Amino acid sequence: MAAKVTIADVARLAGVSRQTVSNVLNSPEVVKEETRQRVLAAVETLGYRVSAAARQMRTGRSRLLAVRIETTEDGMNVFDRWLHGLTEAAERSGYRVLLYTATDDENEIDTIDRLRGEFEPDGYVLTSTHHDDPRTAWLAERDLPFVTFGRPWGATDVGHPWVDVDGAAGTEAATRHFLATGHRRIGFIGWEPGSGVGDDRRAGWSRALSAEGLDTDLDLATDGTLTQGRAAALELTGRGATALVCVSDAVALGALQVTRDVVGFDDTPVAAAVGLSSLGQPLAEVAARCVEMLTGRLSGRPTESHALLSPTLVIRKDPRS
Amino acid sequence: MAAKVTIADVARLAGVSRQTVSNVLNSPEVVKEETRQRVLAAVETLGYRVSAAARQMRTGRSRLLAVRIETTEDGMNVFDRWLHGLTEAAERSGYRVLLYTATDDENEIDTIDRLRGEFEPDGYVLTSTHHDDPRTAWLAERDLPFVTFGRPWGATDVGHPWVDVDGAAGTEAATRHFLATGHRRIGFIGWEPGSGVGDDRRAGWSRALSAEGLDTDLDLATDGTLTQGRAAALELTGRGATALVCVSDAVALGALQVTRDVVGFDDTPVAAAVGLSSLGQPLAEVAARCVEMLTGRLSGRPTESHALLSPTLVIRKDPRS
DNA sequence: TACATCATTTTGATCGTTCAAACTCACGGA
DNA sequence: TCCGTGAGTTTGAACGATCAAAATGATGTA
Repeated sequence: MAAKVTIADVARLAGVSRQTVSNVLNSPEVVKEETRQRVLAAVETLGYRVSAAARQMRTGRSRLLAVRIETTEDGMNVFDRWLHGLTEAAERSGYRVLLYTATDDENEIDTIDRLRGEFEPDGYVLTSTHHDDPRTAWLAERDLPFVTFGRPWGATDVGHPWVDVDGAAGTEAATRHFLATGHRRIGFIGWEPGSGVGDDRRAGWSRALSAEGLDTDLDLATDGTLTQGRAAALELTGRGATALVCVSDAVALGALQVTRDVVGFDDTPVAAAVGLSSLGQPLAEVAARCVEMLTGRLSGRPTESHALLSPTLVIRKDPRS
Repeated sequence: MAAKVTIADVARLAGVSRQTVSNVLNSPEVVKEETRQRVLAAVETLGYRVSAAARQMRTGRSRLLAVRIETTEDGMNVFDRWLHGLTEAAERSGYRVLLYTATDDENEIDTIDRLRGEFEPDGYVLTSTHHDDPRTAWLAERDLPFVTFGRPWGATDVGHPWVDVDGAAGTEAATRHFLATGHRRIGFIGWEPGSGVGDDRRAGWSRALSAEGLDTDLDLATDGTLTQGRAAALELTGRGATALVCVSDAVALGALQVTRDVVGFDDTPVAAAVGLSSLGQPLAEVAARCVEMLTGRLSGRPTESHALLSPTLVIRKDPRS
């Protein structure tokens, strides 16, 4: 039923050669206007669509961007919203998103290597960059086009394009918000030192306090769970804290059981649901910039080397009041 | 650098013809064992990977499954976990997942039509089936292989394979749980009648009460928001309800502000975080069955026509106690 | 010895597109 | 008249794989 419509069918109907049809679609400027119209009409009539496989065979370009779909331990993350934005942005640029899974960095590299031979994605988008990330170096060595959501942490910068959200600016804004509303003893509930993201978020809180000449002693590290978040909040309030800035919504949720003056990070659905104030990441824009940088590089367009976007502080009131 | 390794390179190194290499990879049983070993060694040495585009050109099969990535209004859904499971299951069967976005049914049909001409996915996985769903009929008319996560609701059944979770069985189990712990006035907070999923979940609650000869008058419809969930809970408890079965975690979260004896649906991260009891869907298994049915049909293997899986009741205690 | 049989391997064609080069033809200048 | 120029179009080849059919060669049988 309905055999595949090829470029030859269009050419026949329009009374031109295959190449002219190809030109109408790829380099319209070299074709006479009248011919162009005739070909486009034929394309429309037959419902012709260029075969991605055949095009890829000839040009070597797949119009595919590969992205790893992350596993979410506690589900309180923002990956899905970002992925949706990425898919949309990719579509606007004529690309499609191809998913893959991986268990760790090495496994991801293996998968990318396999993907590279089979589907030949034009580009890769990595997420969750971290210290000593082996993936960026591997990709850079092979000259594979990629962009990361997450800046290069530590000494592993290979000069690749990246997009990230300014965590420090966010926690600094949150801390200033508390300062402005009269708080003086503001604590921070973070992760164990060593994670780029966590240290960055701590830095913003610390910076805001130091600027006011205040002490930064109300600082606790946790494993990121709600339970430890609550415990940390209990201890910090015990030590005099009246407000808490948190590294994530998960720990903030725990802290919320201790005091209302808490700000989380990521503005996850959980935060919205329970009325937790939080720092929201501009995920759609992050995704759009990722695609822009990647496709820009793919088409030889000059692009910025990176983008650092600001989170937005969302203040919520207790829904029970 | 590192020009593409083709089947011809492998053939040359192994001292055989292209076709023999192809046979080793696709029909190993026709090749002599000794030759097979030699070819496999050459494949290994050169790091050969079959080109998906070239294979597709010849065979017409892309090894791609297309899936729409949903937008999440309140973010309290399970799509991302299901998608991860789907990607994993697809990989195990030698398929990759290609994403696309759509704004509504018609737009999705357009996109599928475009995709069909360009990337020629071997199959489609639809989610969120509903009454008068135009998508299934459209796909069935064109004989495109697909499976849905969600049964055919209403009269639009075109006899396609589907996988779904037995919502009624879930709410029935939740209701029985409350009955077993002594409750007699158990309410239901649902959605407006008309949605297949919502009506199904209401039916399970109703069935459990009727089996005990109890009245099913404690039944309210909402728009699905936390706010209306809370309002409904207030009214139902006012009318004597001591326990509430809810159509979703979102409304359950609202109800939780009124009473502890609440069960939600979907077991979202929010539920886990706030200690809300809920009905969890076996998403990984749903995803695996979707892939199994679809790839089974694609390879001519006989497959079941559908699968109805049971949710699991997760009872949680108040984390604050 | 001649021939049919079978297992194994090879050859040639093909999928649909685009690249590179060649062709056509109207036009203008010498 | 002849030729160069350039806009517009066409032709042939190639991308890398697999299908279908043909070739090869060892084995058994009449």
